[in-house]
Amino acid sequence: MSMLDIAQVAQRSGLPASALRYYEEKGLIGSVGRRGLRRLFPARVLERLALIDLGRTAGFSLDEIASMFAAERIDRARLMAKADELDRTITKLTAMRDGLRHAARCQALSHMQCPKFRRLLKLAGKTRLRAGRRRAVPARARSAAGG
Amino acid sequence: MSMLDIAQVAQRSGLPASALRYYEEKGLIGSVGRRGLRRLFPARVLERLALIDLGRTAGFSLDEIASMFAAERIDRARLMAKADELDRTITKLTAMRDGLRHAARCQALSHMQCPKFRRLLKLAGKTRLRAGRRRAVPARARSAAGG
DNA sequence: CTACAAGTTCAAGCCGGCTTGAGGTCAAGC
DNA sequence: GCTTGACCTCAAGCCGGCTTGAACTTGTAG
Repeated sequence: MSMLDIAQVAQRSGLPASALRYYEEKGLIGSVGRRGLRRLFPARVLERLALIDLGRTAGFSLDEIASMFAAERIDRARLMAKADELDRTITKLTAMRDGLRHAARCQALSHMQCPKFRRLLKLAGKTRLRAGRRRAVPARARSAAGG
Repeated sequence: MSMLDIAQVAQRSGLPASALRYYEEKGLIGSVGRRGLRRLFPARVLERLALIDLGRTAGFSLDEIASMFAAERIDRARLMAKADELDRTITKLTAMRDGLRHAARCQALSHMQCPKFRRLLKLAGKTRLRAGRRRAVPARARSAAGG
């Protein structure tokens, strides 16, 4: 089994060494011992990294990925849920893309005068694509607003 | 022209007052004067906020949006570029979604043994969906890697 | 044996987009 | 006129995912 030092892993994976150390610290990858101080990674780590990259691309956080690895078996329900989430994202992005293309071509003096653009605005308003840190309205304002 | 105080804008837009102040500070929205200390927003600010939300959903940063507002006219080339970017994103996410669904159903003991899954891995490896802060390999490592 | 590049640790910093907290002001209702 | 609480400002903090810097150790080439 060939062992790789961190520079080799960095080169082959395209990730900087700092990221690899960070991943190790998080428990996402493991080195199989050291030569002196230096980490030695098994060749398989590259597969792991690809898997991590896949998870990230699909929208999982590093912590989520770590917990899936820890579980050893893949949580199928979670994958399905993420797939559904991607589905919704795709739907919205598609509408956005079409809307953008339209806006770029539309001759209406103000985009506000264009019905298509207004529809797009409404769509955007309904979506919550961007990570869920929005609390809509802070608690006290909301009670004042009456729901 | 009806004037709205910040709580009303917050309520109608779904954004917390803190975010509205932040947007104002960034030059994204403007209040039309004050009553005492308190900001007064024109009703049109809601339209602006919808526009901002649209831009964010499409993937523009607040600064980008601000500069588009500052330009007063919409930069059609930029919209097109963003649409193209969305297109690529959509393509990848679609593949991801399909891959996830497959993985969730696939019976291969290890996903690594499933050809579809391996293709998905490769796809993920090629994508750069996640914001571009990756520098692949730090400069000195890259020169060692010889390009 | 020595020099040195490449590794190491740990703490702190950065980015974007807000949120939170402390401490202050002021319009409106009693 | 006094209270109250919604607003204000400013500075600092938070999140995730790393990056960066300082100070240190070590394998390896010469």
